Amino acid sequence: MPELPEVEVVRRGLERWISGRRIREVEVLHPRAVRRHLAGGEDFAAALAGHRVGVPHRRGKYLWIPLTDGLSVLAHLGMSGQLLVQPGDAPDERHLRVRIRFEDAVSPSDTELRFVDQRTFGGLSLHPSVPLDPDGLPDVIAHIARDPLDPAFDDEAFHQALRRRRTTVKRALLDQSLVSGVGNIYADEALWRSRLHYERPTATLTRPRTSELLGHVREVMRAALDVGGTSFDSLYVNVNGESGYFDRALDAYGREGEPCARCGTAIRRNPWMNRSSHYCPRCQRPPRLT
DNA sequence: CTTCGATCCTGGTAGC
DNA sequence: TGCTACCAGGATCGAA
Repeated sequence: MPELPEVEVVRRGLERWISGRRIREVEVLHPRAVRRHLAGGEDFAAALAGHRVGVPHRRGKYLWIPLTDGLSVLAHLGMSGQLLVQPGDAPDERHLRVRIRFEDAVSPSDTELRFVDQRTFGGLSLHPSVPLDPDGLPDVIAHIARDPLDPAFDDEAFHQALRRRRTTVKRALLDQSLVSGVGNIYADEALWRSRLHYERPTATLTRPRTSELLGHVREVMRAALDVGGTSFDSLYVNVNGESGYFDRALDAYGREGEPCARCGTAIRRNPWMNRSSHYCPRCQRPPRLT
C-alpha cells in the first residue's frame, strides 16, 4: 500500500521522466479514476491537452503536477494505484485507467504516462492552487497536514494537538489532518519502535514520548525511502508500494506469529477499525482501562 | 466542534 | 471443482 515513501519514489520518478514535457492527448479508460474531477472524464482530458508539465510536488500521500496556469493535476494512488512511465507500444495493463501521451513522443516506443489501479480507490483530477501558495498546493487538499519529512512540519504543534485530542495514538497517526503520509504499515512500525500500544490515549503522551514517536516515524520512512529510492532511475516509474524489497525490513506489520525482534514474543494481529494492528504484546503494553 | 463507524472497490485465498 | 466469505485499507461522509 503506497504511503509516503512509496509516493515520494513515484514523485522522483515523475520528475526524472515527465517534467517539462508537453501533453498531447489524454485517454480516460475508466470514469471512476477521474471521479474527483467533477466536470467529468472528457473535460479532464480536454483540459490537460497542450499543457506543459512542471516539477511534481508531494504532501503526505498526495502528489500533484503543476501545469502552466495555476492548475495542477492531483494524483492519489489509493491502495493499488500506480503511475507508470511505459513505452507507448507496451501492451496495456489489465487495470489501465488513464493514459497520457506527450508531444515529444514520435516513435511508438517513446514513453507515455499511465495510471493503473486495480481497486480504483485512487484517481486523478485537476484543481486550482491555493492562492499564493509557493508549491501550488491544490485547493482540495488544503486540509491535509504537512508530513513528518517536511522541514516545515511543526513538532511542538503536533504534540499540543495530541494533548488536546481525546483519541488514541494510532488513530491520530492515521489522521491526515494532524500528520500526513502515515498509513497502517508505517503506523504499526513506528509504534513498535516506540514501544507504544496502538490504543494509548494521545492525551497521556509526554513531550519526549511524542518526540520519540515522530523520530521513529521519520526513521522508518527514511529507511523505506532509501531502499525504494534506489530503483527509480530505470525506465519504469514502477512503484505501487507492494515493494517486495522493503517488507523484509518490517518488524511488526504482517509479522503475526513471528518473534518480536527485541524480545522474541510472538507478534500479534488484532482487528482494529476494519483493518489490523500488529504489535508485540510484551514490548507494547495496552493502556490501563480507565 | 470532535469522534467514530460505514462505505467505496476487486483479486487472492481460505474454507466447505 | 465451484461456490461463498473474507481480507487488504485511504479518504470521505454523515450520525451522534
